[in-house]
Amino acid sequence: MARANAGPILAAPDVETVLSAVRARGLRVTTPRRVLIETLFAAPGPVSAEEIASGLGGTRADLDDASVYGNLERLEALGLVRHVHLGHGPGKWMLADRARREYLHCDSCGASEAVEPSALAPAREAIRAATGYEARFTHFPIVGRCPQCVREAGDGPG
Amino acid sequence: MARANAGPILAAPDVETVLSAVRARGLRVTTPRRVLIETLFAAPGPVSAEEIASGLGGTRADLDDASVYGNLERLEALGLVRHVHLGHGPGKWMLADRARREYLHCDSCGASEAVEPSALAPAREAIRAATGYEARFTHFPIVGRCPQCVREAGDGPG
DNA sequence: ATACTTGCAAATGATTTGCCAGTGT
DNA sequence: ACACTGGCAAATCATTTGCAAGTAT
Repeated sequence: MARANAGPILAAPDVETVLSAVRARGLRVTTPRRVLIETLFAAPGPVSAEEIASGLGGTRADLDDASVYGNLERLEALGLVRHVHLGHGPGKWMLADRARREYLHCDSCGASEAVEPSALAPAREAIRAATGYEARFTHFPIVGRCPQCVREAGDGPG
Repeated sequence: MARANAGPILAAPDVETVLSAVRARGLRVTTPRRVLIETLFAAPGPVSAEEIASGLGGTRADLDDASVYGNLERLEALGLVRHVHLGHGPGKWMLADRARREYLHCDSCGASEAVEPSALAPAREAIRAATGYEARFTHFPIVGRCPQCVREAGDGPG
């Protein structure tokens, strides 16, 4: 659970900044590491390790699966990347965001979206009042039906 | 009970009632099926398919893994059992409950608990107001820190 | 009798581990 | 140089699929 030796989560403006942080925190700057980070910058949203390893569908350099998993884990330990579990299926990775946005996932159409933590403050408070739990939707999202599916399905089966 | 020939979710008072529903819905009553249901009644809470197949740690008859998975799936389709994904790790199965209780999971100590849906109505409403999502915590729980871990950890890193 | 089921083996998808040659610092 | 890394193979975990033999109805 412990975060690494350096500062908290870093907002990453560009690839070189992230690589500086990598070096500053004692990891080496290698080609696969650089490619991985470039791929995350190029990704349209959270992507699976497999998608990263296969270069986002061939548009960028391939990497070894095991190396990708290992690097994602190490970079996550340093607070440079993070991942979220959107419903079933593999974890989705992204560069760490300063605000650690929270996720919602529609189990009807599969869509997901991110919101600023402040938007869910009232919900978190309601959960705390009802159960004492301090909810966090950064790693495991709120799952349910998105507005569009609610509209389309009306009152479908629970 | 009052003729459960096809209604939606059935609250299961005992093994024989569930087996009657199994037969009423066109499935055969076989020994493995009976054992599976007895095991779910004997379980202390939601249990994994693997735990069911190995007889809750050897205290009851073993079953084949693949048969357990297949039967859980079929029984779930009939509304007789259901499962929840508590954090990482395998899905946890249980007999269907009339109220379809919702789950909370502590990613700090691993504990989980179930609450009546009504308890989370205000939270669901806050989520709807903020995002338009219709949240449901029956299949994917609210994840965060339980009251005890909040108390012990104070205000640790998010 | 016949369709539904079981049990065993093998396949899958996601992720981890072991190991040795390669390389950043 | 030397420890940190990458890549490849093999292992693991959770779950699914294929199929021949067994059984509920």
